[in-house]
Amino acid sequence: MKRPGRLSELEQEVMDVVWSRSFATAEDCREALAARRPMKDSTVRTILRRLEEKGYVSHGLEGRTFVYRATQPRHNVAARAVQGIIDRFCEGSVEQLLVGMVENDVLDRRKLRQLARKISERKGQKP
Amino acid sequence: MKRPGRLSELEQEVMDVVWSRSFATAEDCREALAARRPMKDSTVRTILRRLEEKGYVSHGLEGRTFVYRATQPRHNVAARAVQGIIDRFCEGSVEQLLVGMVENDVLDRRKLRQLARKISERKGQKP
DNA sequence: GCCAACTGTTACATATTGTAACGCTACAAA
DNA sequence: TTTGTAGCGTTACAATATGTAACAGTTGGC
Repeated sequence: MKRPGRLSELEQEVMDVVWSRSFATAEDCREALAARRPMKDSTVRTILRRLEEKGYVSHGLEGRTFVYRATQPRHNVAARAVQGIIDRFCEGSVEQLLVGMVENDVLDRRKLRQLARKISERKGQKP
Repeated sequence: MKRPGRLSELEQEVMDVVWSRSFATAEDCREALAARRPMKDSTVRTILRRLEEKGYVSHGLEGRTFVYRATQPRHNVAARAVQGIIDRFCEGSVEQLLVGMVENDVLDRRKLRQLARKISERKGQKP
């Protein structure tokens, strides 16, 4: 992983394909996006290569074909992105972020409590 | 606001100055960042102009001098950024995000419950 | 009238992103 | 074994975005 950089619009779309099926070839991605966004296969392969440089995917061989897999599940990436936001905008305070989310109707108080209960009850995944 | 685009590293730093003091001139920003990051005043003004194009600040006149103010408090920007993450990475589900945050130690279960209680009790700001 | 302080305009080097062509290699069909 | 072709490696290039700034124009104050 050279640069942990952000995902561009297009990179995001390709990642979505990879995530949505746990593994994918360049051709899989091309086909999946073909309707909304037609691309040559070399284009897709370039994107995948860049995603690999950024550490979002890695590849293995299936015969002679590159098979890409996400190195991190979506949620981890999301969580780290949020961590970045917390650091940059909220002086490192999760509380400030949650308050902001409530104030901006990203999340309402009731829902927040519900989820908090639900999540804290369903504990024990991590030994 | 032409492009709602993301903030670059430098733009972020300038925004931090504006946010930290509720209003600021180009010279204020230059001085505030001078130690870590020396810039010519025209550079800072360019950044501020771009921030205005992106809708993060607006300016008024104080005599002949531009005075910039953030159009949105930090928390709103943070909240909207998180909303973007939820849309892009979590299929629109806040729950998925929170779960991811817990699993990635961005937030622990106990803390989540505490904050949920705290925030939901302190209700009523919004009439 | 002239200076200092500001703004407006324009420029340009880098970096990132979007898009792709071309060439090479190895398996597969004929 | 020749050759088509699927699939990779390499390289290129235009469009944006970002970082950095010079220079010209305007005006309030001395």
